Amino acid sequence: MATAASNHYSVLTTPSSAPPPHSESGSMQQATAYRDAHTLLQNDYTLPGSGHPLSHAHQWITALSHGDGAPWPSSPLGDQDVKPILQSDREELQNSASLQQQQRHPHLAHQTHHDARAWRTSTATTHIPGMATSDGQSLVYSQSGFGLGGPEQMHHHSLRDEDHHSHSPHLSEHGGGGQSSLSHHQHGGHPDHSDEDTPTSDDLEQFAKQFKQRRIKLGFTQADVGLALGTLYGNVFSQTTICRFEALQLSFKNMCKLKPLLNKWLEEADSTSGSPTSLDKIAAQGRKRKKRTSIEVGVKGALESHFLKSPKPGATEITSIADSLQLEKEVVRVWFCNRRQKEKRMTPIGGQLPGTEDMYGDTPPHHGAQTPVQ
DNA sequence: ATGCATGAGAA
DNA sequence: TCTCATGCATA
Repeated sequence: MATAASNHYSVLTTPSSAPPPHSESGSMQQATAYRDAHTLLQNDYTLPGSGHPLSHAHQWITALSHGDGAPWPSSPLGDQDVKPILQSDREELQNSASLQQQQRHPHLAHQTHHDARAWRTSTATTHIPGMATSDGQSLVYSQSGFGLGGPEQMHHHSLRDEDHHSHSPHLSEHGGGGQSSLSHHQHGGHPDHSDEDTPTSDDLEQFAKQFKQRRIKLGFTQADVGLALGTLYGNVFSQTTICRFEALQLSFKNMCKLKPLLNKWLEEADSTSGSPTSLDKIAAQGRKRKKRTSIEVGVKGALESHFLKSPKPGATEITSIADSLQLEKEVVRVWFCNRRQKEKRMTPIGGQLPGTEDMYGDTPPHHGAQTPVQ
């Protein structure tokens, strides 16, 4: 039944004042600083076009009792997705994605130890205890500069890399490492860049902190910022992303990519703190997402155990794990993927080390004004 | 603030 | 398939 391409992306309208999909817990962001109606261009909804993602043979629909509002329409088979806002298919790549990737190895076969590298050079502050193998990510990105400078070339997602290499903890040139080296340019003793070139982990950390402060002072929520970025520069971001940025929970590359954008927003917000800028929210409606499956704590523990043994279980192993835990294979697979990603993010796992903050003298000993929102 | 999820692109 | 960027939904 229903061959592919039967149904289509459902509604995606509601341009007018769209009420919040669901009221928050009554204590969340809602700093309606300024929200101006903006004509949302549907052109942004660039469909993947060629081929529908019906390829994947997993169909969540069916046995799921989604009676609680059913996020995803009852699509018996069709499983297309509407991209809420694409980075840009026709965007003039103004200031999006520009990070070039670093040198990557053709292959690596290691699994003995997961690559838990702290991308924050062990300059000072925290450094993962227990992880002596901090292979500080190479801070050398042959990027040409963000946006504006790049006439053409790179599309939009050029940041892809896999830093699995093991570098010496010291970003100093470790001669004769075997791998092609990398750095041998900046880093002369002053690890501080304002907002250009490749920032250093230290920079990012500081920026993130400052950003958050300013943002709060200006009375914006993380969501607001994400939206503003979209209207101002074409790239919308969710509250999640902004949050993760502030918390430094993104990969180094990702951080580098977002920094310029957020920096610009800061300037904008700062100067035009009163002028109504167009803001709009492109609701991601019609997004049929599988309901988030809650994994019980016990099961989580089991998964963790498996993870410690083998961070990258094969399909077969995943199946057996899923079977033993009575979880869907996909769920298990995704769990491992997410787990690995977390390892890659900075803050170890359980969170940052306490006390490692405000040691730049930048942050006041104690927050005078607690976060008004979020 | 985070957990689980989606999808594009690279291997 | 995995990684990586990103986000909806949720605690």
